Amino acid sequence: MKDRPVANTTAKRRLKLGILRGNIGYLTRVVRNVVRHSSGAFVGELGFVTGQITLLGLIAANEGVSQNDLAAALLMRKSQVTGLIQDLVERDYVIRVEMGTDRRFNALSLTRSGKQVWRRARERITCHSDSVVEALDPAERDELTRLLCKVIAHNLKDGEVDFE
Amino acid sequence: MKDRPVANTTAKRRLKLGILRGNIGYLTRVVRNVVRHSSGAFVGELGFVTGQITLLGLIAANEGVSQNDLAAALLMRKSQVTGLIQDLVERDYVIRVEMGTDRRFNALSLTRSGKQVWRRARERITCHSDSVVEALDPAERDELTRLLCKVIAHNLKDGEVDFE
DNA sequence: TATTGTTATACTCTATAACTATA
DNA sequence: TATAGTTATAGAGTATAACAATA
Repeated sequence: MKDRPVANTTAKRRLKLGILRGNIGYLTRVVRNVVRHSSGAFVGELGFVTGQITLLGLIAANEGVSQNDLAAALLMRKSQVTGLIQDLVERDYVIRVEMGTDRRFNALSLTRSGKQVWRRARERITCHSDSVVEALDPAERDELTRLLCKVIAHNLKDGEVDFE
Repeated sequence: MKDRPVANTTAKRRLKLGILRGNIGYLTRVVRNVVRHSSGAFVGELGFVTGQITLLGLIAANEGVSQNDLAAALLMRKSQVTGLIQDLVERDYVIRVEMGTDRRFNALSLTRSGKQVWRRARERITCHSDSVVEALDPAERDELTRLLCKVIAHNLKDGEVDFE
């Protein structure tokens, strides 16, 4: 039998959160699982892992960005970015252009196929995002975005990303 | 040299987020990395992985809870809970008591050591949570908690947890 | 037959560190 | 000597499925 996320029809206890209720570690853990859970299907359909879609979006918004800047913006390790980008390059969605000024950098940009696949992915993730926050009214959605960006900006601290 | 999360003093580009800015998948990914990043040290010190601390907290607030209920509340798989709890049992922080009414269930509770370690962990995670959201004023912190709980409650849907 | 929990396996994500090539 | 990116490896997180014991 399939091991679905437990519906738990028998016990149906209503768990108390106690001190965890206002805890950012707990809340982000659960909300992240909520997001992964509902996005798993379409992400796989597109042939990506979720990190790759994020990278496509950032490259689309910042043509010529370096891998290091992407890592800093996402709090990923540069080694992690290497692997994800490498796959995108092999599948002809991203190209690395050597920068004349400093040949250590790769300037990343989307290929024609990359732009196409990003358009499709963008529709999907926007639709998915809307569905996850559908319990919130427009003002609440904006406020959630604002608060999360504020928290992230404060913790990133180094100003690589225009979070504020 | 150590591969620290990139400070990136050279380029210091200010990345644009584009469509990702309001995207819940993107925001939760980054904020989750922010949290993991700042909690890694003290979680390891306590000798746990982060999931275990969450489980300790939920068991503390719900003595006699079943593994299935924990999995449902966290959107974890029951197989994942098995592994994490098993380790906590071996280290004498948690005990599984067979329930007379239905011997399939394990009723979980904290041992004396479990309660002690949870007290220490509780201080740490509360302090950590405060530091992560220190850019927010008290009203904003409450609002962030409220909005995240509302999103989670709506997506959990099955009412196992008292999120609302 | 259905459910709780276990076991096994694979894939994704993250962390660390040594390496290269450039500067 | 410092930085951008690569490679290798390990640990943590999650997904899937088959299984035993119990209901």
